[in-house]
Amino acid sequence: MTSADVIEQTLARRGYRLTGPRRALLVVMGTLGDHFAADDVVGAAPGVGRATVFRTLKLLQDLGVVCQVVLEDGSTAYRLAPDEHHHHLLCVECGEMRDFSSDDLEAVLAEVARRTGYTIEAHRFEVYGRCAACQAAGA
Amino acid sequence: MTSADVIEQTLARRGYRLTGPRRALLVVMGTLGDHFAADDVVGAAPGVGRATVFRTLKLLQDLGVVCQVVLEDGSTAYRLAPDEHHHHLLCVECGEMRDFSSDDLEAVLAEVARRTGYTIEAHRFEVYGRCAACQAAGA
DNA sequence: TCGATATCGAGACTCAGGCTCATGACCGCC
DNA sequence: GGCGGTCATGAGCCTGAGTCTCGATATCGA
Ligand SMILES: [Mn+2]
Ligand SMILES: [Mn+2]
Ligand SMILES: [Zn+2]
Ligand SMILES: [Zn+2]
Repeated sequence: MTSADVIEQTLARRGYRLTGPRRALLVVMGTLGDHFAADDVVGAAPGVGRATVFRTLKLLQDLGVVCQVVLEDGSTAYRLAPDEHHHHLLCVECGEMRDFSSDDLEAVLAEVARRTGYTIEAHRFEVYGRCAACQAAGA
Repeated sequence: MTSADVIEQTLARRGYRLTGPRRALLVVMGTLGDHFAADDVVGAAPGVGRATVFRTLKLLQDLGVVCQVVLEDGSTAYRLAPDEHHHHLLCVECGEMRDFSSDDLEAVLAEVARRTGYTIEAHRFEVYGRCAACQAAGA
């Protein structure tokens, strides 16, 4: 059972229909590299309407299949998500994006909650830098 | 010497002119609460052009006077910045925004760098939750 | 197979923000 | 205190991401 099959079962389980456009978009997103803009998907899926691309991206976010990343310049990218909670590390030079997780970060959140009395419901943590390969190339 | 005076000196020192619109916007931003949208500033500064508001917000960001915050829904807010490095904690119910800093968070960044070989140049960390007052009110 | 309804697509629309360029305001210099 | 070279301004136009509308179509349980 492929990853696409799992996703299709998730749709069905939640009462969503398994449509041609949705299948097509899942395939297309697999071909677009480690992250992509909404309009990259539009361009790579001729025959699927723009509105449907945006609707589907939002739906897949809710299902945890896709995640949204704010790039350094403030623009938005999308990315196929791993199952676990994670954050994003991006190379500002070559654009590579990778996921990471950190127990220490979750501890920071707990500490902020303790100090402020807030109940924490969500957070956003993106890290921008230069990957090892780009550092070597630029040296 | 007021905070506005300090800012005006910073402008001068960097070779920027001290213009009427810039003074007016600094005053206006002091009246807008703990964060505001660009168009809140536009609305509160009649006589100052829209383009000038956006230009000035960007300039003040570069000078470290104003910082930009991504809200939970993805929209952008601005806020007068304290001098030190900090992050943002927002109540999703009443909208309160406060700053915090965390040595542990900076340690997380160092650890990510060590693990991945990246040189880290910037990061974005926003925390969304419910403040103590809103929790009490909603209980 | 059939009907209820979820979904689609074309195209208009919104909203933040940037660009252009002619006009006006600063400010260092004399 | 004036001058002039720039820096800054603002009206209006433009862009690009994302949303909305609504008539047409596809999905899927009964
Ligand atoms: Mn992700
Ligand atoms: Mn801030
Ligand atoms: Zn790189
Ligand atoms: Zn609150």
